[in-house]
Amino acid sequence: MKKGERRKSELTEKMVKYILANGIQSASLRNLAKAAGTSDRMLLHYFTDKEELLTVVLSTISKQLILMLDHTEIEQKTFSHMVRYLYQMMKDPEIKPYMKLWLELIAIASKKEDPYYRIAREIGNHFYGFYKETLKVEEGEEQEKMAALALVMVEGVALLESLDFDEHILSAIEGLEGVRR
Amino acid sequence: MKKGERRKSELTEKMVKYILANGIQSASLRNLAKAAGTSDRMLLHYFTDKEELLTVVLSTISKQLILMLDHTEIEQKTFSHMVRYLYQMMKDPEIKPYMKLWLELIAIASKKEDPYYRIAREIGNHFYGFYKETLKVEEGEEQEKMAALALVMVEGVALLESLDFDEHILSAIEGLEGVRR
DNA sequence: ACAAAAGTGTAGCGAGTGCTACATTATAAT
DNA sequence: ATTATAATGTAGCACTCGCTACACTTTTGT
Repeated sequence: MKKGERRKSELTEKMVKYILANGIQSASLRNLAKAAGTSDRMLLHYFTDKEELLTVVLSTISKQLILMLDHTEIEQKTFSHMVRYLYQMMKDPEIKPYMKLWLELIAIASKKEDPYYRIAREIGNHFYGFYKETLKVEEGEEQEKMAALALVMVEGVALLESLDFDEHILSAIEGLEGVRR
Repeated sequence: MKKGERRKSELTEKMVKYILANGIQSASLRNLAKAAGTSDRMLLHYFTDKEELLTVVLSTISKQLILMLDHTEIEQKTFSHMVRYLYQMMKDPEIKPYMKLWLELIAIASKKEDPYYRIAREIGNHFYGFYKETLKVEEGEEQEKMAALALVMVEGVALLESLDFDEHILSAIEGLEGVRR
């Protein structure tokens, strides 16, 4: 890797941390530059404009999140175990910033503007793929449908967790288990 | 009602429409003023500052959404009928702006700052209350738990619908019905 | 009728935004 | 060693933001 590219990814790495901690909203060039220990002038030297910069940074974050999922070497889980497990996982202080950013990305992406829309769908599809691989289906269940159901449930859990609706989440999981008894 | 208050709610009404159409993100005082047919100067005459203005406007929108829910004079629905029904409902062009705004509000509220956090929780609680009243439980189901489950599912559906994941949503609903057969 | 209060226009401040022009220095390629 | 390329600093532009100061008119209350 050339020296310039190395510097570029150094900067990217620090900006990733800043955006995870502070959100896209407060990611001005000057804020990002301060966090990366450089100047806005230099950011625009390495990136053509802010859009390309955010594309790179958000893609990096998305890759990290996907890697974390793939490296979650958990044994196959049944449906409700999976929901419980991911609910606990998203309360982890290391994971939480990713979930907050995920929600922010959804809100922005709902205007269908790239790169946000594209990246959000990419992440969503990886979530689905993860469920399809990791879900242990029981008799009478179909893999794809249960994976889709897990996707819906976990997204709902993530949304409600951000509003501290933990009691409702737990109650919902119990309701789910009651139904499939 | 005094004349001033009447004018204030006229302005509020127009700003409600603007924010439903364009989101909180682009709701600057100047944009809002233009949409309401007045000047930013006058907005700050009727409202003490932008925060109070947004509190009033967002509360109004929240009340509208809640009223729409309450006036949905539907017969009691079983769980999966409810999910299907609300999924169709949120594709209605009249409802969709509310859902987009709901997602935007969630993203902002996740920083726990008032008035956003407070309003978002208020709306969430009304959703839950709606399910608790409208869900027809079947034997072996508990009202509260099924309402919570509906809450989680519908929020998940709303999130994924904004990313156009309609196939996964439908597949999830089928999976759900398969499970409770 | 007169005073108090509410309504409205114009103009601008100070801060933040993405981005650029102009300059200089450091590094790399030949 | 010379030249081309990359890296960095300083300054600032044109714009938007929330908000305010000052002035003036209109309405309202007594």
